[in-house]
Amino acid sequence: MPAAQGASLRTIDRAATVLRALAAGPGAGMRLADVTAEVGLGKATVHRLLGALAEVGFIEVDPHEKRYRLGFALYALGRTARRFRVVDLAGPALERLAEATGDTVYLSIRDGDEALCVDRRTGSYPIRTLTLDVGDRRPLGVGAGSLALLAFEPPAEIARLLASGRRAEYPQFDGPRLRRMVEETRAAGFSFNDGRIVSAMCALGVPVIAPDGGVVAALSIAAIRERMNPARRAELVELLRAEAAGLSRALAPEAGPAARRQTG
Amino acid sequence: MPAAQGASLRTIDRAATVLRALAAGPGAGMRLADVTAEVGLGKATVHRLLGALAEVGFIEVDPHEKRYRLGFALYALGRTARRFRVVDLAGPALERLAEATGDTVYLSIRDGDEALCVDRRTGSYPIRTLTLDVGDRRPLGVGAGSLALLAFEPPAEIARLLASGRRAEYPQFDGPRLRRMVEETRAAGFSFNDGRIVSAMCALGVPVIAPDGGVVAALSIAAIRERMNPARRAELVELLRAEAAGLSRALAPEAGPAARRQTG
DNA sequence: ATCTCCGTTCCGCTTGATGGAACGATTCCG
DNA sequence: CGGAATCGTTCCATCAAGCGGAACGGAGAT
Repeated sequence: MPAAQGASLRTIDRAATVLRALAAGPGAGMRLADVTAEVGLGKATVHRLLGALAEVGFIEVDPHEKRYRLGFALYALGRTARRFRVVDLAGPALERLAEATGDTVYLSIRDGDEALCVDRRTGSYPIRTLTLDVGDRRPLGVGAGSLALLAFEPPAEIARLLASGRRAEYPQFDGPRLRRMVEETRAAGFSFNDGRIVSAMCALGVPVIAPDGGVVAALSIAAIRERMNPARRAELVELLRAEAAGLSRALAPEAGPAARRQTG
Repeated sequence: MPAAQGASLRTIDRAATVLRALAAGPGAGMRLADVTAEVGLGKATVHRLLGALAEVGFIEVDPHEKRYRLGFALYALGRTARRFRVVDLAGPALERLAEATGDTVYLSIRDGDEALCVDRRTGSYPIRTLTLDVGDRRPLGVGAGSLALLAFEPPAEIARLLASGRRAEYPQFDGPRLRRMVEETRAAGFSFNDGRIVSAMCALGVPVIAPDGGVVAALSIAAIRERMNPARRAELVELLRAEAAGLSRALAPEAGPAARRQTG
């Protein structure tokens, strides 16, 4: 047995599998038999899981048609993770960038000491560069988006991250080299990754700065080297910058729902 | 032991409790000890739960500071429940209504054979009418928002719902009476609940109609009877209608993120 | 009207989850 | 700077919680 590789609590692992299956299924919901087939567990087990998940509101049951869908409690929980709010705001910007450039654009945010890819759009150019999937992580500094997230942090934070970063899997990003890349990025105002992760593939990244000066996200764009000559690079940087600026503005009314700050 | 009243799978019940605790806690995350204190379980148990939840991406661990926060997988899961998208769109409208009227405004959607309250804002008037909490359910037809959701369904659907509806807890909404209320609502274009659930409390509701003609949500507003004389009622209905129309328009670009429909 | 498939319930078995305790790691404070 | 208190992590024997095969009842299909 090759060590079944799941969460250390089997019930949670299975529950997550069921939820993912429901998320991937049609919006109208899935029948018990559909879910059972999808997750490969006994129907009694799946029935019990669905029942328990419904009791906590993570899924909802249509009692008329026997259909299960993701529930409001799950939606409400996810919404409270405010730091991901930029994902909702950035959707149209990614759309426009992919449309305008034909290449692949990414949205990343910082999560702990890593960069997390939270959204992606592909343009129409037939050679696609899909280095990152949504949900993938990289150490801060590794990759254009990740480097943009790192480089515009306060200097003290950068120093700490360069010292403590775990980049063992990426020997091409040793301390001194990464430090130089950070400085180049700060000077230029954007990051540039010249085939250092996947050769023949280049990427550019710009930070999205919150009204308070903090870095909340990075927009980046990847393409094969032929599509990254200096002239086009300049164009792409301009496009990225414009959208990043628009996002900064959209983030300004941080009051958002439910938070009402009086002059206190 | 008085039958602890939780989900039929204890692990799922506990996991949900942990997630809710994290959602209620500060955005910066919680330490293990905080979570332990909050949920009232042994720290070994909580540690194991947090670890398993992190393995499926529902929470994230800051390895530097030992802090746990809700994770991207949870956010992404919640987002796939598209039918709740109206909640995000409607936030500003609720805000404006609460501000303009001083009363309490609700957003409800239909979920199965029930109405589900998905958002609420309170105005500045000192007597607050908090009949519904976010997440509460009512049978379709019971309450102003719920009645607005029911009344603008297709006639066949209304007939089925009136026949099959479980309203045993609300004897004041028997079949014939509810049918008459539905007809009044259709004729007027808005629903009016005159203290039928909580006496001395009135409420008005209007539907939010999607571009395809379907009812996606209801906006409603509740106040004590003194604030619901006919003149003010007319004003409130106008305000509700205007916001509902705005929402309908905002729903139109249903393309949204990730869905790109070419001319086929 | 008969057949088939689906959802639900039951129950004995066993495995997976439990939590007290002990151990390191940190932080706090004097 | 050193000692104490707190916190996070690991271990393991115990036991009950979850498992799933099987049987049942109902809804749809032919």
